[in-house]
Amino acid sequence: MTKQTHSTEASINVFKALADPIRLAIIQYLSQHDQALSCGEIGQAMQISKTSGSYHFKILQEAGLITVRKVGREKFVKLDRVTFDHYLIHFWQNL
Amino acid sequence: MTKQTHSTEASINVFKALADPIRLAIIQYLSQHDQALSCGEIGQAMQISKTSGSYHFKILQEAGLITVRKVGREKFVKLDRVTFDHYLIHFWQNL
DNA sequence: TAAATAGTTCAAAAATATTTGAACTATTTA
DNA sequence: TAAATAGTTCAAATATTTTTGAACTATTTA
Repeated sequence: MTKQTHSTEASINVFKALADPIRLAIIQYLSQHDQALSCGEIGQAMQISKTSGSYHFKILQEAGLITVRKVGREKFVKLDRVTFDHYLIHFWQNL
Repeated sequence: MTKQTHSTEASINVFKALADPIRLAIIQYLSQHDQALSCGEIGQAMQISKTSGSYHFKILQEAGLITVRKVGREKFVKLDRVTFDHYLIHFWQNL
């Protein structure tokens, strides 16, 4: 396409991250539990393989929708509602 | 994935529709002009083929992001901000 | 009625995204 | 130290999305 502003590109990453049933279910799960959960626990709840989980968490993180903290050998992820709000609630202002 | 509610499925269609640079540019263009514009005019502005335009307008329409009115041989499209707001601004409430 | 215009449909090609399994790193536990 | 656990990486396979061009429908204009 024609050239995009930085924020348009970032918006697309956010929308792409949200445009998948597994990732939306992960977000839903995180929203309902409202605390940092391990990738393993979430992956089990979603019934996906570790590899697939790793792939999806990376996309969510790169979009800025989750934050990640490593504790020992586990990775805990948490919803980043600030990014969510910035790109979704105030989307019109970026147009 | 596990089963999705109706509204989750609709959300995914909205996010998928937004997860593409051409469609985001169309939305941007419509937002800036704030009136119904013909598919042809928009397609020219985006520098895409008629076929590609037809494909993208269909996805936007099926997601409910635009409304379409046929006048003679032309199709005029307009942003549907109600859908947009419903799925994006109130997204959290559907989680 | 013939030609032009706006848009659609179809199937094939190309591009992207997702899944899979095996091998890997890092950390913890026995 | 060995075994187990949590997660990553890679390349190949699969699935999905997007583009392309040709043929099509519907409508308008000459």
